[in-house]
Amino acid sequence: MDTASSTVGPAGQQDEANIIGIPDYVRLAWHGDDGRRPGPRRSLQMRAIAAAGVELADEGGLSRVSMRAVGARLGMTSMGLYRYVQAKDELLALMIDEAIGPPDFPAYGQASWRDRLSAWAYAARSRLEAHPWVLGVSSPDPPALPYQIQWTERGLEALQPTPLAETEKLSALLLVNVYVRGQTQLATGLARGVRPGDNPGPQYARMLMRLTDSERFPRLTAAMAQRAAGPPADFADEAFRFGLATILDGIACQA
Amino acid sequence: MDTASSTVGPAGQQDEANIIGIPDYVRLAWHGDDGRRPGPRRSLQMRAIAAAGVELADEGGLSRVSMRAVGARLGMTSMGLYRYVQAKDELLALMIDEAIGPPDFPAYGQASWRDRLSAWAYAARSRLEAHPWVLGVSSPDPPALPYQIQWTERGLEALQPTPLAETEKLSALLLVNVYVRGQTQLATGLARGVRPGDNPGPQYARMLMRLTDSERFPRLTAAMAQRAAGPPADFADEAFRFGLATILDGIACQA
DNA sequence: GCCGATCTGCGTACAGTGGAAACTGATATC
DNA sequence: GATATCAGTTTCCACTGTACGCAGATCGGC
Repeated sequence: MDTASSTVGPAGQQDEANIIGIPDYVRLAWHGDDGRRPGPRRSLQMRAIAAAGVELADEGGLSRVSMRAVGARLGMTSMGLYRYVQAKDELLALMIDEAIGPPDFPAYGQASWRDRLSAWAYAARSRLEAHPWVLGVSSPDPPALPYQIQWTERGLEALQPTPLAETEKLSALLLVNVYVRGQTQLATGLARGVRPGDNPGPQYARMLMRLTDSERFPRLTAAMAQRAAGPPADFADEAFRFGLATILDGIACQA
Repeated sequence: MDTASSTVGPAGQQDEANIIGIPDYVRLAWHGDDGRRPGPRRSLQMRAIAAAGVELADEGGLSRVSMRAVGARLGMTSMGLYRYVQAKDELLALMIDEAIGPPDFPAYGQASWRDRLSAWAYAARSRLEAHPWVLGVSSPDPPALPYQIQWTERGLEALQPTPLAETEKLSALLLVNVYVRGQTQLATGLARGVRPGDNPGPQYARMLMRLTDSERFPRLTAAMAQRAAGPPADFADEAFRFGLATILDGIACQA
């Protein structure tokens, strides 16, 4: 499996870019088809493909996203899509980017880097909650699509007042990012199979207490007992705040 | 889709446990089949099923894991597995638990909670690196299988010297856990398509610099420039250490 | 204004998938 | 021993991702 181009996209126009290994679908997503070349024009934009997939996933979950279904939404057969994308993985990557969308939360203004990064994290979480299936896709490549990069830029901007080195800012941002993803995934996982509005935390805790034995798992049972007691407010939100505060404090220590 | 039992497992022996919503495959994984009831005995242990799947995934990736293939390894047809598992998702969950395995790194002794948690994180990372496909699976349920619970217990044990509340210890551990997963996923993603032993960081950085324009993405280009300069040592390891230190410092602040 | 190269999207085809339904035979309780 | 119950098989189906070849559109060069 070579990540370099094979059949997709204008193969020879910018040889150098391709040698380095920019996948074709990534270049198409960024620059579109700047095609001065023989053959018919492309009839679709990458965004439209991604949007069609996102619609399907939003309606009926990831399992409804098939090449045929996406193609049909765009007036195409499944095989037509393979002129834009080398495999379904790449379609899913495009869908992730489209679902995340641009980072259009308010500008930071004069806020501290803590408040900035906090705003970034909450905005990211709300995007993930709006499209939970995103958490079930594992991208074939490291993030390189336009919106993802815009989010990264926005996150680095939040860390600007910080004396961290640039690579450290990246690491810190990655940390916030994976935390948001992980916490959201756990929260949505817990919430499945529970009456909406009901608190899933204690239920999960009770289940674990029934499975485990308090001699082999003393600390876990202690933790679960405390949690099964049932916090009054929304536990997920509180846990999210705690973890985020922890990360921010940690970043403050590095500065 | 009800998470409660339907056709799998001994339906009526412990009604109460089932009502709460312990999935059958989870109960089977913990307690095995304590079945005094009519009908033939089960011929397989959950561990054996999971191990067969793990072998397949280790050999040829997740795509080689099909119900038929796993069944064949066990001398069964695909449908036989459905007596143990309600859907392929559950098989994958079992495989994750089996791949992670028990937390068999050395006991903590008198180490500080920082060193303990650090050991926990590195051990977890090495497990994920040994079975990278685990990162491509999203579990259908929150973690509830034996090894995962053992890891959780071990992590809570690491945080014992800490004055955190029990739920806070859980949150802190979740934080470390999602970080390890996220960082490892990024590292293995970066390493794909690169000569083994080669440093993938600068390559990725160069690709992003070619895609982005330094006016729209000033901080990103700054970060990438610094990163493309090419750190001497293994960048992934250094980034892992930095992020982990950040988390630990943050936890220290909560205490 | 034409030619030949080159590309797009379509139709067809295929091996393989997860899973439903009905079945056979073994096994426990009564 | 009778009988209800369960394990695993067989058969089947709708559907998946995608390889291959084709018809027609569209360009640079003459």
